[in-house]
Amino acid sequence: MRAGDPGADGYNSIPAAAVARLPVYRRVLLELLSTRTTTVSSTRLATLAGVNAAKVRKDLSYLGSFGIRGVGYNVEHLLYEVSRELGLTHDWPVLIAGLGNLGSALANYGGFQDRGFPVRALVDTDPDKVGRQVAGVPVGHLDELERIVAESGIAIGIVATPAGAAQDVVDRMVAVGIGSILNFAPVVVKTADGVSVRNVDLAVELQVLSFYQRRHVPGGLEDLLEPGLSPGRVSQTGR
Amino acid sequence: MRAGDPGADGYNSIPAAAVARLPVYRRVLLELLSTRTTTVSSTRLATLAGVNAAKVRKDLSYLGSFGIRGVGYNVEHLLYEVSRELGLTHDWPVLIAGLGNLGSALANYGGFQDRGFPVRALVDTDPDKVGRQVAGVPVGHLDELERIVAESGIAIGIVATPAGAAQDVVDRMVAVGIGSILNFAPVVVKTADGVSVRNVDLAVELQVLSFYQRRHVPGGLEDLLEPGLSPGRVSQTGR
DNA sequence: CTCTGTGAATGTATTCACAGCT
DNA sequence: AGCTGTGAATACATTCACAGAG
Repeated sequence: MRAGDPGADGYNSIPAAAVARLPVYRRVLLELLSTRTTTVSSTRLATLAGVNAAKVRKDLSYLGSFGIRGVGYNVEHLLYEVSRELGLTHDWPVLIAGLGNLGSALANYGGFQDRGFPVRALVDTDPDKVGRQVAGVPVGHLDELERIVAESGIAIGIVATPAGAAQDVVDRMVAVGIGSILNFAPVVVKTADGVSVRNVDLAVELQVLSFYQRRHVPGGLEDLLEPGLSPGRVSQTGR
Repeated sequence: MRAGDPGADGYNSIPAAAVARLPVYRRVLLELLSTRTTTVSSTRLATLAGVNAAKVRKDLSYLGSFGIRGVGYNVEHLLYEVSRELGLTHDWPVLIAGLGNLGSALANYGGFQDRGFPVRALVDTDPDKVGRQVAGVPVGHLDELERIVAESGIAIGIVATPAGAAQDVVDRMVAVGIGSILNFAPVVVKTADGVSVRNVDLAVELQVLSFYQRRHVPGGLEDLLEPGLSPGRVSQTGR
C-alpha cells in the first residue's frame, strides 16, 4: 500500500479547516528540521503550532498514516507529505497587480520569495509606474497581462489595487487563466466557479481585535479603567 | 453611559464566526451610505458581502432586532449598531514593531489610518532606524515601549518583526498593557490569557491557494505530482 | 405580498477516549 | 510503558423554512 493512495481515487476531501492549518504545521516542521530534530510527537507539534494534540492527529490522518505508534512522526517524511498535499513540491510564481503602498511592499517583502512564491511579474495602469522596476522586477501594463502571465508561467495573482479597480483586475486575471487569487482590496470580488479567491483585509483583522479588546478585560465589562493602564483621552467621535 | 437596553441580554456571546463577518458588513454599509442608499435587505447585503441571506439575518440578530419586516434594514442605523458592537465608535491608535519591508509598508499603508486605526507609534531595535521617521511618525527604540505606549494611548500592537524576535516583542507589549496584537511574523506566539492575538501569515494564505489550485482544475486532475515520487526526500521549496 | 427573525434541521469541526501498534 | 489513529460524542456553524410584522 502506497502512502498516497487515498488520493488516487479522486475524492479525497480533506476539510477546509484542516487545510488551513497544514501550512502552520509545515512551518513548524521546517523549523524542527533546521534544528535537526528527527521525530516529533503530536503533542509537541501541537504546542509549537498553537493547537491541541487531537486536532493535529486528526488533521494529519486525512493525509494518511505516517506516524509510528509509541514514537511519533518522522519530521522529514511528514514535511514531505504535508508539502506534497499542499502542492508545494515546486515553486509557484506570482504576479502582483497594483503597486501602491501595499503592492510595492508585498513586492519587496522577502517572505513570499523565501517560501516558495517568487514574485515574477508586476502590473499597474499608472504610466509613471509602468516601465520602471520594483524589487528588481519590471512593471508591465495591466493590458499586457496575457503575455506577461504566459511568459512568466504565473499561476497565482495578488490583487493590491484600490477597491474600485479590484473587480476589473480580477476579471482580467481570470480571463487569462489565473485560477488562484489573493485579494487585498477591501471589497468582495466575484468570479466564475473553479477560481479560488482568498480575501485578506488587514483592517478587518484590526476590527475583529477591536471587538475582543473589550470582552477580555479581566475586571469589569465597562469601558475600562484599570490600574496601570491609561487608555488615553480618545474622545474622538463620529468618523 | 450608553443608551440602550441594559437588561436585555446579560450574556451577550456572539459567535466568533459572526464577529469575523461584521467588519465585512460594515464595509458594505459604509459603501451603501456613501451612495445615499437608505435601506438594504438581507438579500442585497448578502450579495455585496459575498455570503447568503440567512447568514446575514442570523448574524445581525445577535446584535438585536434592527430590521423592519417587509422593508429591510436602515443603512445608517445598522451601520451604527455594527460599529458599536465592534467597538469602532472611536479610533484605536496602533503601534507597529519592526520596520523592515513589511513593517514600513504597513506604516505607509493608508488603509489603517483611513479605517479607524491611526498608526501613532513605531519601534525597532536597529540603531539605523531609531530616531528617523517613517510615514511621518518617529521611530522609537523597543526599550522605550512603555513610555511610547502610554504617551500615544496605544491599545493595539502590530508585530512585523522577523520570526525570531516576535515572541520577545509580544512579551514586552503584553507587559506594558497592550491587550490586542496583530502578528505578521511567521511564528505562533504565546501570551497570557486575556490578550487577543490574531496571526496573519501572508505566505500561509498563498499555500492554501496552492492546495486548491489543483483540485479546481476543470479538465483533468491528473496533472502534476506523480506516484513515481519517492517519499522520504523533501524537495526544497522553502527557505 | 415582502422581508425579518428565529426555532429546527442539517452540516462541519473539535474534542474525547481508547483500541491497537511499537 | 508511549503514542498514533479513529470511531463516538460533543460543540459550533450554516441553512432551511415559516410564523408573523409591516
